[in-house]
Amino acid sequence: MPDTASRSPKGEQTRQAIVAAALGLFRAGGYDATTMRAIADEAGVSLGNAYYYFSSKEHLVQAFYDQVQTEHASAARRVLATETAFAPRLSGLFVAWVDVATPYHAFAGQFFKNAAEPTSPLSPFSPESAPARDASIVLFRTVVEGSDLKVTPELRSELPELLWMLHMGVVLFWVHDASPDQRRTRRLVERIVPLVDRLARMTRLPVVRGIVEDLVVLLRDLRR
Amino acid sequence: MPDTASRSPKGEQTRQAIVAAALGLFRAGGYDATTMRAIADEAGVSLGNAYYYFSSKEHLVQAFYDQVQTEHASAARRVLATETAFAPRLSGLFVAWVDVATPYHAFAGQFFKNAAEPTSPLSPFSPESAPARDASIVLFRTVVEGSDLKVTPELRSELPELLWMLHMGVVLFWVHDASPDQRRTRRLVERIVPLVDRLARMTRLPVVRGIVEDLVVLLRDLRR
DNA sequence: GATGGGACTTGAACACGTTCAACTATCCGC
DNA sequence: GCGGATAGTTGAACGTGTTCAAGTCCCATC
Repeated sequence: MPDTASRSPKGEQTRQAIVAAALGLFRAGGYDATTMRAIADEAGVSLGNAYYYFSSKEHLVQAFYDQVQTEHASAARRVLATETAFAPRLSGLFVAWVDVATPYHAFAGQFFKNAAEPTSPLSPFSPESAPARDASIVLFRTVVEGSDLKVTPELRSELPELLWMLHMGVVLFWVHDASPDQRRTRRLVERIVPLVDRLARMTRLPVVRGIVEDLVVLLRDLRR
Repeated sequence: MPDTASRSPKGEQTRQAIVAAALGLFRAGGYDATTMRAIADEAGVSLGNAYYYFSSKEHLVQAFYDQVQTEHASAARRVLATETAFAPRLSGLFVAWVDVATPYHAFAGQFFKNAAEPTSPLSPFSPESAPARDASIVLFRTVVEGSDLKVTPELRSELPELLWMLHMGVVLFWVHDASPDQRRTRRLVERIVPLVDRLARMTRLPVVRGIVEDLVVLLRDLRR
């Protein structure tokens, strides 16, 4: 079952037809209302054949994930190439994600529950999501390392993952955000970034530094 | 269809039999593996009858919610009656929740997705959950107000909701925690509470105070 | 004690995601 | 070109959550 590997020419063609059919139907009618039979029909393959390429309906959503991640990465590169200060770099990353994801907001809410299940491959914490997760964390590492931000070395190494967690929080907020064009999410981003910026710069102050060190130790301890 | 209302004697008896059967089977075999047919059999009613009382399998989960919340509230009252310092009060609340929820960990993750869906009434952010949410926030308010903690007035009024959000974070961690007896969650709690304690007391320092005020303003702005 | 209506109960039927044994196409070594 | 393995393909069948038309029971009203 070649789920993400083994790209022989013939199969790849069918695979992409299924992905195209699925994304089209998802976007048109939502996740739940789109049946695997409809996807197979639309792609011109049999039901069983769709399962040969994607071992579940959820696995089809991984294609959507990859697409958003890829688009975000390229949009992020444009921002990171021009900005040098920490705050605009971070803000740029957040805003770029919202821009990329906005067209899918309605559809995202419907299958978000599947991503929230700990055992689901769609969970951002799952092993299957590790590549996308790591790629995302790399973006935040670039935000930190390419900027003028001065923090302690220990925090500097943990900051990318912390920022990714904040990003997950923004995503959670976005999914629940029913305001037009997700304006509340945009407002959250534009106002939380300066806070993070100030907070990060504050971590070198003697009074704050101790607590940050403890936090870093806790993070490292929980990770193993 | 008397889902949560209309408690005439006859129906209530059947209703409780179904809840008891469901919780027992959920706990024994997990959420997904427990079929509605098995629940109906165990309760001694027909399949259709189970649906007369609970319009979906998800709605049966509300019974679990109510039970955990009730148990947590009473366990919390015991802790809050004996402790006066902020840190042990907060820690007590967190630990009490983990204690209450631990027996259900295996299958809690399986239906956690229901709570994560933005449109679901089971979401902790939904209007339907407002009573349970408010009841929980009240517990955290009691933690703050019954303690020796000194913070600025603005933060003091927002702190209960902030602590509730932290609690949601702990719950999220717990759901994803596969370690035996959820030891990692317990370690997280026991080590993050002192950090929160120090952080809260630090908010009166001039350098930190400004950022806290901005955070409070942001919270209030996003809420409306 | 009939009767009407609401509360309650039933199991067959439906649509869905998923599985699987069987089948066909393709390609590689000889 | 032959044989066999690997890749690709099929649709019927299964178990599930859910719906529904058709009942049965209860009891207030007359």
